[in-house]
Amino acid sequence: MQEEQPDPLTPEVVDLMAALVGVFHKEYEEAAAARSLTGAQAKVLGLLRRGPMPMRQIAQTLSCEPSNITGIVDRLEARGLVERQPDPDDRRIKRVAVTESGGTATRELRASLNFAREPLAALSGEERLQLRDLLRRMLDQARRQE
Amino acid sequence: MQEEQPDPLTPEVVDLMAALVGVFHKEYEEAAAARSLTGAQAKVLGLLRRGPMPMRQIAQTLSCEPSNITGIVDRLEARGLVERQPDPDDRRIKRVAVTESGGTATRELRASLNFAREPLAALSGEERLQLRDLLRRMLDQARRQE
DNA sequence: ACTGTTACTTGAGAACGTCAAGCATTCAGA
DNA sequence: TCTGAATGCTTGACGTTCTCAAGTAACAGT
Repeated sequence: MQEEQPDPLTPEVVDLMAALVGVFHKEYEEAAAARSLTGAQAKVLGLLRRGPMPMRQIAQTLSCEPSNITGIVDRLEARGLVERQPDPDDRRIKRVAVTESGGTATRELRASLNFAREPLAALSGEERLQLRDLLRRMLDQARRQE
Repeated sequence: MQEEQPDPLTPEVVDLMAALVGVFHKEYEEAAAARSLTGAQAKVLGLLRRGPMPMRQIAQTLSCEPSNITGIVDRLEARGLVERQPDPDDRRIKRVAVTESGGTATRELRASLNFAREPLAALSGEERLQLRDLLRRMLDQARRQE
């Protein structure tokens, strides 16, 4: 499908990315656990930051089965962090919206992700700009690939 | 613990990292599933690439309970991808080692991670070098933080 | 030998994830 | 308009991952 890449740099960068992904993932999980949330619950909560969202769309965004989302939203709803709203235009659809307390939980969780601060603190403003551009281009490429 | 950061770039970079982590994670999971492995199983298998490893150390590396590893290794062993070897110096310890077929599975899985190729393809050699250095410094910082 | 620590396993219980089946609603074509 | 297909969500069954508490075996120091 693609040609050989004799570039010795690529595997090295991939390993670095993998390591960084590991760090990021672990921090995320810990920040969620500190609020008695699981990673999956935190992920859903984070998705609703910009506004309510149908279950179907949540499942699509997280690439999982809709039936999976049912359970996660059940548990979030049981804790009053989220609520299911009817869609005015289509009664099949249930829009999931964060409640007041769900909103503050989300913001706190987001603020507590010190992944932001620590590793990035090692870079200057100029370098952060470089990094942002490189990551953007990689992400664009990844998305173009499907 | 640290000062405020009015830098608007940091949250942006964090979001990009989060997105990239998502892509990476999804690819990893799919590559594993293509070989009827779960993500956790693939992770353990990957750890054994450099040689046998005691259960305890696997648990430590993955930051989880040892009892969790028992089950994962059970399933890998049932499929003949891994085996438990006695430690000659300490009979409490069981060293987990990949079998022949486990080794090829690991290598295939690693080779199939096209995360390596696609997103990085968008960058020139020069830029890859930049990216490597930036990631290295971030990772150093993250590790220093524990 | 006694004590305590370490390495692993077992069992209970929760969450996550898939799949198949089912219900209600909407949509499209005859 | 009526009928049949498609859509959105839920339910139930099942397997995996995870944690915690308890238990067994082996080591290490006194």
